[in-house]
Amino acid sequence: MDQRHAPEGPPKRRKQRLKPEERRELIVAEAVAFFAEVGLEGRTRDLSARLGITQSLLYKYFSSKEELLEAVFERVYLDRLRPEWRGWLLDRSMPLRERMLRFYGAYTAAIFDYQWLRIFMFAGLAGAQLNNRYFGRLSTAFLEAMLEEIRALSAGPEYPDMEDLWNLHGSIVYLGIRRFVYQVPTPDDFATPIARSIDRFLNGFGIPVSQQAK
Amino acid sequence: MDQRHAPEGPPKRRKQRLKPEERRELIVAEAVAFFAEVGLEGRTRDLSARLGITQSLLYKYFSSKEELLEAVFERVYLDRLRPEWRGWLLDRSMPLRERMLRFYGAYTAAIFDYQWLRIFMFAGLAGAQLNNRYFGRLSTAFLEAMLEEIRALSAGPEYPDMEDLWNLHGSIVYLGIRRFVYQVPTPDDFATPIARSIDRFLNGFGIPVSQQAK
DNA sequence: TCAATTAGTGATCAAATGATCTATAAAACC
DNA sequence: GGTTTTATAGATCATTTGATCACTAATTGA
Repeated sequence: MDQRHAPEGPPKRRKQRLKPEERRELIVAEAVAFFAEVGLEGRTRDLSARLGITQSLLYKYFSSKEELLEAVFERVYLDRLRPEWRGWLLDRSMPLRERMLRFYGAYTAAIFDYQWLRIFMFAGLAGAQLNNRYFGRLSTAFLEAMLEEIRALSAGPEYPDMEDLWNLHGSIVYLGIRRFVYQVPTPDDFATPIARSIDRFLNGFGIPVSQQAK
Repeated sequence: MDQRHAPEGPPKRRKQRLKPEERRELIVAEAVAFFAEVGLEGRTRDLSARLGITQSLLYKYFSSKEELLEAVFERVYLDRLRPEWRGWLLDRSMPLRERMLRFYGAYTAAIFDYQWLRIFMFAGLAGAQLNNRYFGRLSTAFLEAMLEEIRALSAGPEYPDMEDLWNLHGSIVYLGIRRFVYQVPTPDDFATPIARSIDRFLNGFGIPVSQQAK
C-alpha cells in the first residue's frame, strides 16, 4: 500500500515523546476520569484513544490492566482523608458546632466529586478490600473524635454511640450519593442542609445551638 | 467419537423440558441473583451454567442480553414501593412517630436486600433512567406525605423542608449501603438506629417523643 | 399410534478485548 | 555529526463474548 497521499486533512500531529514520569502522570490522570465515567470494565483501547496514544503504549507503563487500576485506586484514595481534620475536631477553643461544620465542609469538598464517588462505588461493588480500610480510618480518625467531643458536652437524656455518628455521617454523605451516583436533582448548595443536619444532631444530644450562630 | 461409556459418574440428568413461563421465571429469578453478585457485565455463559442450561437457550427467551437485563430491572424494582405505605403515613389515628417507624420498618425490609441494593447501584452507575423514576415516586408518594404530617405537628422554631426529609432518608438508607454495598460491619439490628434517627428528627422540629414510647 | 410442534442442545461465527512483539523516530549522549 | 537509547506506533495473537443456526428429543394432539 502507498504510504502517503498529498498531506491534506488535519495537520497530522507528530507523535510527541514525553518523559516517562510525565506520560505516566497523564495516563493515570486520564484513567481516573475514564474509569469513573464508564466503570472498571472500560476498555484500554478507549482510554488510549482519549489519551491520543496507542493502546500498546499503556502496557509500557503498566504490565496489566489490573496494575493500571491499582494506580487509579491509589490516586483516588490517596490523601483524601487529611489527618489534620482530626486536630480541627479536637480543638476545644472553637464551639463544637463550628468544628463539625469545618470538618464536614472539608470532608465533602474532598469527597463529593464525580470521579471519586463513582470509583469508590465501583470499587465497593467489585468487592475490593479498600473500603474496609477507608471506613476504618474514617471511623477511628474522625467519627470517634466527634463522638468523644459530643459526649464531653452532652447534657440531654440521650448519650450518643458510634452508630449515631454513622447516622449523621450517612445523612450528609447521601447528598453526594444522590447527586453523583444516582444523578437525581439535589440542592446546588450543600452547606445549608449539612448545617441543618448537624444542628439537629447536636440538639438531639442536648447541645444547644445558638440562634445567631445559624 | 463414541457417544457413551459405561454409565458411571453422576447419574447424568436428562434435560428437563419446562413450559416456557416456568423456564422464563427460573431464568429471571436466577439472573437477578447472578447480576447482583457479579455486576451488569456478568457473562451470559456463566448465568446459563448456574441455571444448568445452555447459553443459547437464554436467547430463546430473550433476544438480547439487554432485554434480559430489562426483565431483571423490572423484577427488582417492581412492587418494591407499596402504595399502601402512604396511607399508613397519613393515618392520624396513630402517633406520627409510630407511623414513621412503621413506614421505615417496611421500607427497609423491602429495600435492604443484597440483590436489590447492588443492582440498584449498578443500574445507577450505568446511568439508567430508572433511578429518576424511582426517586420521583419515593419523593411524591412518601417523603411528601411525611413532610406534610410533620408540618402539621411542628411546634419548634424550625420548619422542615423537603431536603430535611431527604436527610432523614439518607441517614437510614446509609445503613443498607454500608452493609450491602461497601460490605463493612453494621449492627445486626437496624430497628434501634432507625428509631433513634427518627426520634432525633422529630425532636428537631418540636415534636416531642414520649419517653415511655421509646 | 404417529405426525407436528417446540424446548433444549452443541457447534460455531464475528467482533471485541487484553496482551505481545517488532519496527520507527525522537531524544540523549559522546 | 554520529551513535545509542528508548518512547511510541502498528500489526497481530489468543481468548472471550454476545449471538446464530441447524439439529435432537420431549411433549402435544388428532
